Amino acid sequence: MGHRDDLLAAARTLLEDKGYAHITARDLVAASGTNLASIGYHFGSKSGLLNAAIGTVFEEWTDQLAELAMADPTASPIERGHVTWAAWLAGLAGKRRLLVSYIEALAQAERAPDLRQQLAELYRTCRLRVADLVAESLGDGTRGDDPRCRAVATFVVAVCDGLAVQWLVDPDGVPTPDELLAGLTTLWSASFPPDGNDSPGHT
Amino acid sequence: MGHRDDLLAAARTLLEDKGYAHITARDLVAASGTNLASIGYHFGSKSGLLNAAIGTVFEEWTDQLAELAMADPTASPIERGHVTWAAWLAGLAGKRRLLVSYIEALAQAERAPDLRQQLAELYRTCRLRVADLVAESLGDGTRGDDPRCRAVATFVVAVCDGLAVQWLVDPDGVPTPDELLAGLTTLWSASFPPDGNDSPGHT
DNA sequence: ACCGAATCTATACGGGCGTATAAATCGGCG
DNA sequence: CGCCGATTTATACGCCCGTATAGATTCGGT
Repeated sequence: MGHRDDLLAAARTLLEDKGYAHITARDLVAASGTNLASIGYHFGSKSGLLNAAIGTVFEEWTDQLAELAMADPTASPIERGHVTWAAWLAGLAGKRRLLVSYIEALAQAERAPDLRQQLAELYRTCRLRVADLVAESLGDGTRGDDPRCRAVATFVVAVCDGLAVQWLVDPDGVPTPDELLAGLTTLWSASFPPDGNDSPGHT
Repeated sequence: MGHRDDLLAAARTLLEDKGYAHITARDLVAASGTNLASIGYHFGSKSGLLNAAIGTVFEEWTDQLAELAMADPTASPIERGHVTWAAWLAGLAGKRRLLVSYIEALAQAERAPDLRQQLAELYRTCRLRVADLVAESLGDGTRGDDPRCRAVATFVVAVCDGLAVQWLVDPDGVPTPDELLAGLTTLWSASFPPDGNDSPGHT
């Protein structure tokens, strides 16, 4: 097709190196070699175009993450987390702009129900995939739709997001994945002493 | 004082119920009963004012979080995490707008070095406080400046941020804190089997 | 009472934005 | 060819924004 595809392609590019909030209609036109009015004609509005583009970009990103976590199915769950977080942090440096775009989109989503739903969908599928990986590496027949797997998946994704935020603001303040693992190991052996009395009281 | 304080107060209010990115200079003037030019006079620019206000708002927020985590010093570390995350999630509903403002600020920080540094500082002190709490609840003499405590603190904060993001986009998709704890418990016992052979290989 | 500095007021400026409109062009088909 | 709907072009419109300017006012120190 014509302008429609050109605009979508330009939007994808600009999202990766200019940032959601700072893309103007005229930027899109310049980058695509199309015309100002084509945006309205094909997508209704600028944000219509941007939201159409953003879904595909971030879907690919989460795809990459999921693939990373799939490596080495024999590893223990926490070891997988370790590997995943390490790969995640290592990959951030090359995706800085994209990450900022993502955060901007997150903020915009509050006022753009379509975008918000799209992001919600993105998280749901991402969590589902991670939950399956978790179930698999538990290796005790637990299914991916077990609430505990869902919870762990939420957790893993949350850590990725949270680490990314801290890395964005203060790269040097974020511990290495190895330090992270060491910290968690300490934490857990203090919480569940090997001389094993109990598990923390929760209902 | 006069307009200076009025503007700061208005900025704080607007941050909580309109969102960083959508506050205009004229909003601030209207909400403070001051004058358009007073912004430039006292703060140099609109963003100067906003950045001055944002520090105090979020500092208070992290203060609240730290206080929550301090309760019950006898609890195990993971139990403390559990309590902290529960309180965090419970508090989000009343802070939705503020959370959006925070995310917007995060995005803006990429282009505003002052703001970024301010946020970095915020995270550093927050992590420090959490690290001290972690050290304390380990109860084995470990100091708060131990890298493992720092790592755990980063981790805890990351989970808070990450959960908040997922909650913002898709509140129903986020597990309850209890589910979270159950998931982590399962995860860990699979990673470090009680019949204790070893710890995952890391350097 | 007076003066200079600090503060406040009113308004103007220039610019960039997203969108709408109307005319030109293209492309398939009778 | 001649028509018509789909697309593309060029441009105009109106809005709102952040900031600057210049004059009025207030206030502390003497």
